[in-house]
Amino acid sequence: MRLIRKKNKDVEQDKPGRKPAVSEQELMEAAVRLVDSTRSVSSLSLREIAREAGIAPNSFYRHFRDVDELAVALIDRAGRGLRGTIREARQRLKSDRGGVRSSVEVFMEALDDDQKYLKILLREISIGSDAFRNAVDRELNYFEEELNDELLRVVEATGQQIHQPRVVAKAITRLVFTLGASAANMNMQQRSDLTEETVTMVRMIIVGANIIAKRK
Amino acid sequence: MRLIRKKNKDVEQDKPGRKPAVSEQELMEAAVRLVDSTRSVSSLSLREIAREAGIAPNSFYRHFRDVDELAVALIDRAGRGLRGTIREARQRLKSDRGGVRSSVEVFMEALDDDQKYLKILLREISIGSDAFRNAVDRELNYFEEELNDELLRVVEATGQQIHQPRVVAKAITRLVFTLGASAANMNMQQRSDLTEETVTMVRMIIVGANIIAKRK
DNA sequence: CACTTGTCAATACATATGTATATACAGATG
DNA sequence: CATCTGTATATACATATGTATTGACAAGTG
Repeated sequence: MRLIRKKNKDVEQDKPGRKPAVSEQELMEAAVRLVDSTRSVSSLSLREIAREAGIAPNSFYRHFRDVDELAVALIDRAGRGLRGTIREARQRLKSDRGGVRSSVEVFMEALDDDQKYLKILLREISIGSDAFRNAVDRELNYFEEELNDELLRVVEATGQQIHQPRVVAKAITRLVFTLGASAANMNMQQRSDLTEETVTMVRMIIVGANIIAKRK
Repeated sequence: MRLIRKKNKDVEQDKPGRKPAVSEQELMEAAVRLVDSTRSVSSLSLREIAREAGIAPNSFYRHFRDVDELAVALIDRAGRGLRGTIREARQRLKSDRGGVRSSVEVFMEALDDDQKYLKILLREISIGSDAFRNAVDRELNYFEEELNDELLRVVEATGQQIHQPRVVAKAITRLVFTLGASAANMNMQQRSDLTEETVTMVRMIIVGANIIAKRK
């Protein structure tokens, strides 16, 4: 009857009431397990997820209002993982040699860790509810911001000019994400080829932005 | 009982049997009508589409084996429209001034014609059945091929060098498609800003590929 | 004309889905 | 201890879905 949903932080576990049989985390993992190359998160039914998690259908409501809300939580989770990935990519970008390749590689590798979260994020960019798309957009913009900062830092440090760093950041972000998404279901050889191509693309953009800036 | 599905080409309409109440074309249009920013083609149910088209659920089988097959037909249709768009973009690319901008604009404009077909193609890249994804992939590759040819032609005609034209074509294709997809639900101002950005990106790639080729 | 063939609609069924309702249990609080 | 509260389950219902079966109808063919 009561429709209020509990946001049970693990901190405040000394409240009255029965302990949850599953955590939100476990529900999310159950959903991830059901997602494959054919099925998207938003296509999962509440009952399916509950079944996979081993709880009664109705118990789902104790954790999320509906499947979409779970999906958004998944994206947030993916975003957190992604930020770690970005941080590592930036580290490598700063180190002397092969910065671009190395940071693209970090991204591609991240497709396999993080319990598929990143993979899911990439696959669901274009679909799902509005809430879902917004969540994904937030993460994309975050990536873009970071990259933009990095570019500005390079500009300042090396005196190298870059034409419209914001646009450069956007181009690189979209490219890497798009190609990353298609890499999700590739074998190692294909993926390494794709990584190589991606590196070339990113270099072209950077070099191009550099030249265009100089011409002005 | 008989499960054979008729591929009724409009040519051979002098066969026995009752005339179809709806054509495959009309079924596809019904499906398109049901697709909006939230719902993907693959999420439509057979009954929904039949309802929208005004036929009995079972009559659907006279035209397509299942919804996926309809979806693939949609993509093929979108591909045909896209090829026209590409042709026009190439025309403009060849003309002297503002070739890049003009051809990006063609693409963006195409989002509104074609009865949403292109929009749908863009949105469903990452989801749907394997057959569906393959159909989309075919169209992407086609675009890439065309662009590659065009680049090679430019190389030959102007003596301008281009580093790895194949990769350049891929980068541009993916970028334009990705950004085009996000443009689908934008207002005019946003879209024109995005067009501008896309043009800049494409130029950066071309300039970059040019410079890199010269360096070697 | 009778006959064949492709298409349609109507009915029906097994299954799935989201969720309302009611009830049972566990643990903290008084 | 009794009470309260958050959580979980079971049952149930209205609705939706894919499709099997059946029979009607239309348009050609002999």
